[in-house]
Parts: sequence; C-alpha cells; structure tokens
Amino acid sequence: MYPCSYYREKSIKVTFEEIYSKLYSEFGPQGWWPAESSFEVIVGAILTQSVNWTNVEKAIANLKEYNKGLTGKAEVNLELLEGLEEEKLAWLIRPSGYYNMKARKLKAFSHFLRGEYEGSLRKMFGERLEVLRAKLLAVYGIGPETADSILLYAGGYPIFVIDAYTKRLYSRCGLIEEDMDYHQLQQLVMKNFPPQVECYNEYHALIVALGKYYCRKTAPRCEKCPLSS
DNA sequence: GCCCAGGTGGGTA
DNA sequence: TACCCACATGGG
Repeated sequence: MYPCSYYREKSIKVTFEEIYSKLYSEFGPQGWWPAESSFEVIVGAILTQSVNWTNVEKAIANLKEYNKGLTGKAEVNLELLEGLEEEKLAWLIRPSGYYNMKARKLKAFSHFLRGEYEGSLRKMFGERLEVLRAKLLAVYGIGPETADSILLYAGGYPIFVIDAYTKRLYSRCGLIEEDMDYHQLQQLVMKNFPPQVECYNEYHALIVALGKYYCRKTAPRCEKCPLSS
C-alpha cells in the first residue's frame, strides 16, 4: 500500500500545504529551472515533454555545442533556432525523443516569438498572465503544462504547474478525484495554496523530486517515502 | 525484452 | 466529449 493511500483509507486529512512543508524539509530548495537563460527554460520545457530529463540534457548540450562552433557562444537562443533547418534541428535534438515533432514545435515557438514580440522575451513577459497563457496555448506544441512551466519558470508568473507526478501524488493522497482535468486540478491547488511564485516554483520541483524516486507509476518505493512519516 | 519518463495534437465515433 | 494513437530516445 502507498503511504499516501494510507492517508486516504484511514481518512487522515493532509493539506496541499502540509505536503509542501514535508517535501521542502525533506529535499530542500531545488533551484529550478535547470537552465542558463529564460530562452533555454522554454526550449527545455518543450523538449522534456513525456521524456526523461537526462535525455533533454543531451539534446540541449548538442544545441550548445553546435552554436559554439557557429558563433563561439555555447548557448541556446532564438537566432540559433531560426538559423537551423528543421531537419538539422531535429538531428541535434535527437536524444530528447520525438525529435521531428519537437523540432517542429521549437520552430513554431520561434515564429511566434519573432512575429508577436519581435523576438524579445522581455516584451513577451510584459504581457498579463491570462493573456500570455492563452497566446502560448495557441502555439503548436504548447499545451497546458508546457505553457505553465514557461510562465512560472521563465516568466516568473504565479501559476501552479500540473504534471503526471502531481496528479499521481494528490490522487494517492486522496486530495483529488482521479478524473479531474488539468484546469480543475490547477484551480483547486491554487485556491488552497495561495499563489506565491517562490513556493510554486519549489513545489512543482519538489513533486518531481519525490516522484522520480518514491512516487513512480510502478515500483513506488513507498516504504522510504518522506510522506509516510 | 519490457516499462517508463517533468505531453501534445490529430483522428474517430 | 471521450477515447485511441503517433510521436522515439535512453535508462533501469
């Protein structure tokens, strides 16, 4: 039995805040997002879709290496993505999986940023939260999780990111219904855990940290889960 | 060999 | 709306 299922079956109430506190005291600050620039956060957010982060690291390393040979600067930026043929881009990001789809997605975002904000992230992040979120969702390849990761980790907006780990954790704890959709779940969390950028930043990262080791789909290692004590 | 990983878009009933 | 499927590499 999962420790968090134990809460549910014994009708022990835990709150979103208590889970956050436990995770924070167990794992400490995570310092997300792991990237050297806002633009790199966005690229990482797209590349990490349904893929292990270690794969993404290889892909981003390829992009940096390529740009270093081209311009002397080992960084991921808009000019690099714009200058690359989609096929070449796909080849460089191959380790991240779904590379043809993701190359198309990166190109789509590049066109969006250039067309809508003259290539300026500063201008893009000058938008109001709701406005930018809606615009991002309209970009090919950017769904709710990717949009919210971009908003929170690159833009510093107070928005809570929901992912597979988040659903699994809250569901096992009995805090949510299995069939809640992304928006419902996000609203529920934000209603019960008031928006603060720093906490939302850490919370999502902490849930991923927990999920990677103790709250996996299979083989959860629940006997060592920090939430069990 | 099998399952899974920080999803999204498109098609069908 | 509610499912199904394609997309694809790398690690345990």
